[in-house]
Amino acid sequence: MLATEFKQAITAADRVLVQIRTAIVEGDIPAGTKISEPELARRYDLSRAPLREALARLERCHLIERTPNAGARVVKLSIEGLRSLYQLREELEGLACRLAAEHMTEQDIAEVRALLDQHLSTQRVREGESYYQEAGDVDFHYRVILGSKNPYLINILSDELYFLVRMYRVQLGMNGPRVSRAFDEHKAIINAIANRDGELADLLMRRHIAASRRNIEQQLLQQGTSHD
Amino acid sequence: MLATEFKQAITAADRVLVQIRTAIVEGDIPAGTKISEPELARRYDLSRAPLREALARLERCHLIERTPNAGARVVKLSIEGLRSLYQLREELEGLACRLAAEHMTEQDIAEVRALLDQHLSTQRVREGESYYQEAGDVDFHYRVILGSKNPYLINILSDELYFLVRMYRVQLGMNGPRVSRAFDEHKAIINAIANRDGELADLLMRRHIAASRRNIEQQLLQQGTSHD
DNA sequence: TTTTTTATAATTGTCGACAATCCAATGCTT
DNA sequence: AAGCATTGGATTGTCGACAATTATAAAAAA
Repeated sequence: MLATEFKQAITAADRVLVQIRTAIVEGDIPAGTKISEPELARRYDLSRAPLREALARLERCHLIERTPNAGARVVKLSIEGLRSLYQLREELEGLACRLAAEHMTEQDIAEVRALLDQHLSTQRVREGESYYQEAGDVDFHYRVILGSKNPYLINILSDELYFLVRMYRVQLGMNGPRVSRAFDEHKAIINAIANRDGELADLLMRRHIAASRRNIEQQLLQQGTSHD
Repeated sequence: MLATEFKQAITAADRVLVQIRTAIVEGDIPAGTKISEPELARRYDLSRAPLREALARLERCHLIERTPNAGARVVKLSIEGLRSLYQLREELEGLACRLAAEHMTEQDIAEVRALLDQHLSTQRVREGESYYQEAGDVDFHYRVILGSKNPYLINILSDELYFLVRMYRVQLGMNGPRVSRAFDEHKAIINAIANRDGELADLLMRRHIAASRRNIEQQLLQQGTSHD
């Protein structure tokens, strides 16, 4: 066996977790839907045991809300929820930036820069397709988070909060000039990290996230007032 | 039915979760122990289904570490772990203080002050018994965290990080003059919150937590060098 | 008509058994 | 004797069925 391939057994619970998770994030299972264990078990063709394991993890990342003996519902997107979530995100990713400026190696930084260049080229090709921007943005933030080298911080941000963040972004979308500006902001952040200026990276990251929040907030307000 | 009593069915998984969790935090199940599902099922006299649910939640609050198809182990306490954990705690509870200064009602604040007075009297009676100090401290921090009124922040701190924090504190203990100083620091923090001075409350809380960390660090170092 | 009660149905929580996977010890080959 | 394949034991993952609880809706009483 090669040294590169870790033998982590992919279990049925893992598979169905990924399936349901993306279904919720992408909106295939609409927000607010009641979750029925027997129905999902039939739909994904497995027993309830691994399904419940998957549901437990979905609850962990705030994509569903469970009440004992009463079932689970897909979380609803709201302005208050968005603000609470992004309040935390600003703080945590700001911290991640300060730590990344301290702990990232030169090679780590070089890799992120290569990543950004790659994003730029693919974005020029696929102009306007927001999905690639979405994936690229997540990827950039993920790298910085890993760069903090704090396992608890990494766990909270990438395993718990980020799927909900993606849900807001996918369902309410990035639009307008933000898509193109994000690249420059990413560049500025990695530059600050490369200069080992944690405070600046922190500040830039907070502004970056705050701008993103305002963008989604507007979408939420427009959507809320238009057809209701 | 009265309006005060929420009908949340206590399930078997909840019970065994509390039992095992306290057993780990108090050290009855030593750090680093291999977890055997059949053994624990016999010991707590229930099936493996609710036990696995409990283990999943224990993993969530970082008290055990699982690898698929290979079982789970109780987490080991280490200096690096402590630093990573408290780094996050400083940041998050600092944020909690800023938000609490903004969102706590006058009544909330009055209740916390009553709590502190109560702690002071019980501490005078039970001088030296660190357990009460431990419980009182947790209680104080818990109140401030709730005062932030940010559900995600509350969840992360009180449901995920705090049991591990307690494990460090219970197993490595509070000692010396810190026990008595903590009261004054708590007082200062709630005063700052009452004055709606979030920045000061933030600063004081960070110092408070940093002091606690240094205290536990020393215990860890002494223990590590003495009998090894 | 409104409220309370009751019974039915569906859902969740739990159980014991089976299947798949991994760890350790043993025996075989070089 | 050292390294590697193999087998045995134990553990985890999964399944289908049962028990307990809750929500729904119909029926009875105010």
